[in-house]
Amino acid sequence: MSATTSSRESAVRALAEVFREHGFDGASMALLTEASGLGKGSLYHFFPGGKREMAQAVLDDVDAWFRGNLFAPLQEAATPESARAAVESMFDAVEVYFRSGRRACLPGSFALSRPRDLFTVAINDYFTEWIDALGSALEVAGIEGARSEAIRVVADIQGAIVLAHALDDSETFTTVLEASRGVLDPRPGS
Amino acid sequence: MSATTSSRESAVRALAEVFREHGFDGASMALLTEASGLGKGSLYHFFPGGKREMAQAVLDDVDAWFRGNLFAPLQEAATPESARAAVESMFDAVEVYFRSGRRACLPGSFALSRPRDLFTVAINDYFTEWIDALGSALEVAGIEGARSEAIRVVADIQGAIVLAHALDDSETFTTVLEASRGVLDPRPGS
DNA sequence: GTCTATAGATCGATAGAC
DNA sequence: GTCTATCGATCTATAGAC
Repeated sequence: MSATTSSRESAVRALAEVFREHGFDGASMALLTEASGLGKGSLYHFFPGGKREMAQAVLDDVDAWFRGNLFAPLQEAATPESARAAVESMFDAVEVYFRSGRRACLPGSFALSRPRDLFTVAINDYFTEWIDALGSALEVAGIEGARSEAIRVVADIQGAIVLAHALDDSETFTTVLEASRGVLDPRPGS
Repeated sequence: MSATTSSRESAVRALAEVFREHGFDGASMALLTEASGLGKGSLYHFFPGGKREMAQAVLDDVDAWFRGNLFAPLQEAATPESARAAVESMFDAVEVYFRSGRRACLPGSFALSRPRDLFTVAINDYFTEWIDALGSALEVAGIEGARSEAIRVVADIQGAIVLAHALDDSETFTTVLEASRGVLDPRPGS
């Protein structure tokens, strides 16, 4: 790993927080240089495409992290027991990653307003992969209507983040996720 | 209703769509004048506080609409049967209002990024009222853990909007809401 | 009440020295 | 690679004619 790569990568993590906090339009170059500790010259050296390339790099980084830490374990589960364990681990990881709802989901945040049009593929891929991986695990775990349940769980998480921000209360986030974990419970009614 | 009031009110509805589509930071005065059909002079006449007052007026308008059309019926339901009917009606109204997820929720969208700090009270009130009203109806309907269930349903709706935008697919929205309607089903397992 | 013109600040992006 | 200086465009907001 060269010094260049390292510097770019550490910049990506700093830029991510700015985009998360302020959204794409609200993330000004002034904020981005401040957070990254780099001058404009350096930022444009790493991201010749400017702000848009920065956001794309951040989205790619987020997607790679989720793929490696959440989606892969869900996909690889081959037995009902390991699948259930993978789903439980996913909920735990989500609670930590999103800091009980106080941290926004970048693809989710971008999806809601116009920057969506600039990052359609990355946003779509992120959620498609998540739903596919979770649906696969729920299927292996023997849950009925696995795909629909997976969609609802991902929606729960996104909605819980919105509520936690709106109410400035992480307890709400945990409440929703607790209910969502019930997807693994047996359903005597069915 | 004076001509002034009418003009301001019709402006609010036009401005709302711009804020919904572009977010607070992305909603430039150029877009706002274009959408409202009013010059800057007129807009600043109606909203001396500028963009911020416009967004506040839009949020208040949204809140008033939800209060009258969704929250009030939920609160007023006094029997289990009418409470169930009110909840069903709420889901129907949500499907229409958010256009199966293709229309963003303004308080939800604002909640995610920094404009939240400018509209804390309006955003908080909107979701608090929704959760309280729905929780009350579910309570009357005899649902166990009514408040937690209400929180989850509101999160479902917000998450479904995020997913519908991200996947550019309103079917996903409907799938989530279908599952969410299950809150009214009896739970033999409990 | 509505408009045009414009102020003053900030925007994203570039140039070029080191 | 990193910086400063700066460009032209766009931003929010105001002034003032009508």
